[in-house]
Amino acid sequence: MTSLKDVATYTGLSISTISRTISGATYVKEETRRKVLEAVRILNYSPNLLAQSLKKGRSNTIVLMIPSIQNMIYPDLTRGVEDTARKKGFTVILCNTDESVEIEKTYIKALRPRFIDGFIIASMMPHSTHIQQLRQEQCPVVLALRACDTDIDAVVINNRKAAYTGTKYLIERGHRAIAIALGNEAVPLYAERYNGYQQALAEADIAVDEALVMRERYGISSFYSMTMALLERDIRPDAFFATNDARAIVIMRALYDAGVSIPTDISVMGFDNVTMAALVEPPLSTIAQPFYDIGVLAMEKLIYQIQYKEKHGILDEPVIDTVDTSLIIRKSTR
Amino acid sequence: MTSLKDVATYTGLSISTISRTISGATYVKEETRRKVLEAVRILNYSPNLLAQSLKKGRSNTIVLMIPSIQNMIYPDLTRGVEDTARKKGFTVILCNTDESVEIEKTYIKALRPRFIDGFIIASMMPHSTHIQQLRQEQCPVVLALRACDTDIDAVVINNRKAAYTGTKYLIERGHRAIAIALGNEAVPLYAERYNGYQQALAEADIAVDEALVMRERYGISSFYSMTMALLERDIRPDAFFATNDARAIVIMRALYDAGVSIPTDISVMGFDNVTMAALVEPPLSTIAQPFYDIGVLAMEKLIYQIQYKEKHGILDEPVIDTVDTSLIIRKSTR
DNA sequence: CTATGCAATGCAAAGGTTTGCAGAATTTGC
DNA sequence: GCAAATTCTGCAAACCTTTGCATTGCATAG
Repeated sequence: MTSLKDVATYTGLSISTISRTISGATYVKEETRRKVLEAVRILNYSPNLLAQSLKKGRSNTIVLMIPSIQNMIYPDLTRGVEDTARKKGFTVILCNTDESVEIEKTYIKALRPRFIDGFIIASMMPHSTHIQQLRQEQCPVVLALRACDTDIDAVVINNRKAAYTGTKYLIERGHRAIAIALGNEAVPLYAERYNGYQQALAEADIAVDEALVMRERYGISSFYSMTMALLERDIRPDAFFATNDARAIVIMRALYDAGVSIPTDISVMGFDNVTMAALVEPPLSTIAQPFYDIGVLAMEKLIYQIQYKEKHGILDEPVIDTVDTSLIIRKSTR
Repeated sequence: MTSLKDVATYTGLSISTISRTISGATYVKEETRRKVLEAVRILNYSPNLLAQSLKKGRSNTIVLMIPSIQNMIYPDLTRGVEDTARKKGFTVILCNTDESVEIEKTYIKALRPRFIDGFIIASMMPHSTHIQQLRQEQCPVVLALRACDTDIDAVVINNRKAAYTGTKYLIERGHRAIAIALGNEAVPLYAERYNGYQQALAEADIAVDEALVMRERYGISSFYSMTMALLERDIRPDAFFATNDARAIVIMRALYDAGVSIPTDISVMGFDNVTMAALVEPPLSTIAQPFYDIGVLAMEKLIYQIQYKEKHGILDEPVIDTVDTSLIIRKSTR
């Protein structure tokens, strides 16, 4: 690895002149500039980013924290973040928290001393004081998808409204006994989706039947047995509203195995619109979230805060952006 | 951010003593040690990893390069790499190359000056001289899944053999007109799988029918129309062997839409065994690759080389490891 | 009581960069 | 032709560590 010093020796100039020529921030004689650039090319010099970061106090590196890379929604989000980051000269470190607040804390502790410029956190759980603290210490943070706090920048969707729209659609199509497949209710977005579901039922004067509320226990496959159990009842549900596509697909699997025809006998609606939703049989009706765009927006907001802080020493007021979802009707609903 | 200097001032000791106490590499009076540790706790000191890396010439950071985070096989590989890395105190930077050699080069160029300790590359294309060069410059590199070079450490499967086994199974079950869905043939692993397919046919005295060879053009959805086209022919294929599960699922989608029953009319076999394979209807027979384990092994090999290089100054001889695949029969094959 | 050895600590250089200050060289204004 | 302004370049400190070498203090041995 050649250093500034090597270029200085080679050209007979001083280290400072080389540095300044490269950064281009100040006066340099045209002849000198040419000589330096030529030497840089010949010696194949590139600045040591570690030393640069150390000196400047920033690293042009940000961290994206997601709960699970296996969940098919995060790849799209990641791409949005990454593409935007690359365009602006930032490097992204991706961290999987595995839904564990502990791992999240560990990562943050391990990464802070590297002069990380900011965090995009898509894994936030409620009462995460370590994240609020991060922000209070004036570290740029943007939440994505999950926002449990109004004091932090965020990019989210209106989960209540989206679930309300989906449930309402099912009701309009004549369904009355609509089962709902919930995720971990400690994650507020599932509570909100449940809320929207309840609101739609209430408006149609349908009482919420607790028996139709499926709660995830030991992982996603638990919905298989819960679906089977519901089919055993005297009065079967006539529709399933799943709070994500993966759950919808497991439910469809169970319905298939039970010999139920979709959507003739029972309708199924998902949430997220992952790629696979269009490919399963029958293609899944669902609620689309613009994950890629959410990633782009989150990264742009983060860069804004990083630059704002650089200029003013403190972060700007947080803004929470809500992006639109859309109902996509395919063939799993009648 | 508190630094060693702050701790030194606070305790009245010198910077060196603090550093040594923390690293624990040398004699320190018990009383001093207690005082230092106490101060570290109070001031909430943690070492600046940037400065540490700069000094030591290594960063405990490695790069994992994958062609597409949207391809469902990489999340598992990533988890394997990450889990192992975290255990050993390494940080992973994940890079998407989008199948573009140019992006790959850009990333490598941008990351080298950060004292990256090594690379795991799952995105290698043939004739990638920049990767060979990386290795020649004594930078630890491990290839995963795709190895186009015997001079570099790698973790791979025997693609020819796996495809041979899968095709042979289809033949044994009475299929004769077996279509194959190939990926980009510039990627050697697809050529190898094609090879295995041909070998199995040859052994059964079945001539390869060029019309049954489907080649990906403008993306995975091209298999939809190709499947439809094959069904129009006088003699329909009686089985489809897809070189990955995603392609198999698209083919199943097309067969469904054409009213073909799987596996009664036509069998479908995939490759990879992604999570979704068990969930589609009918559950997909496929060839399983142990992605997680491949990730673990790749990371372990990389760490070995990093440590070997630290000790001996150069890399150890490359070793190519081949891990086993297994044929998983579900319900998409009769 | 001095010589020897070792435990404990500090000094200062090094790693590669950026940047304030100051000096040198050049140009401009009168 | 001289002062002043402007352009150009270098020195050295700073960012935070680690570490070889030097120094101190103390105990043990002779």
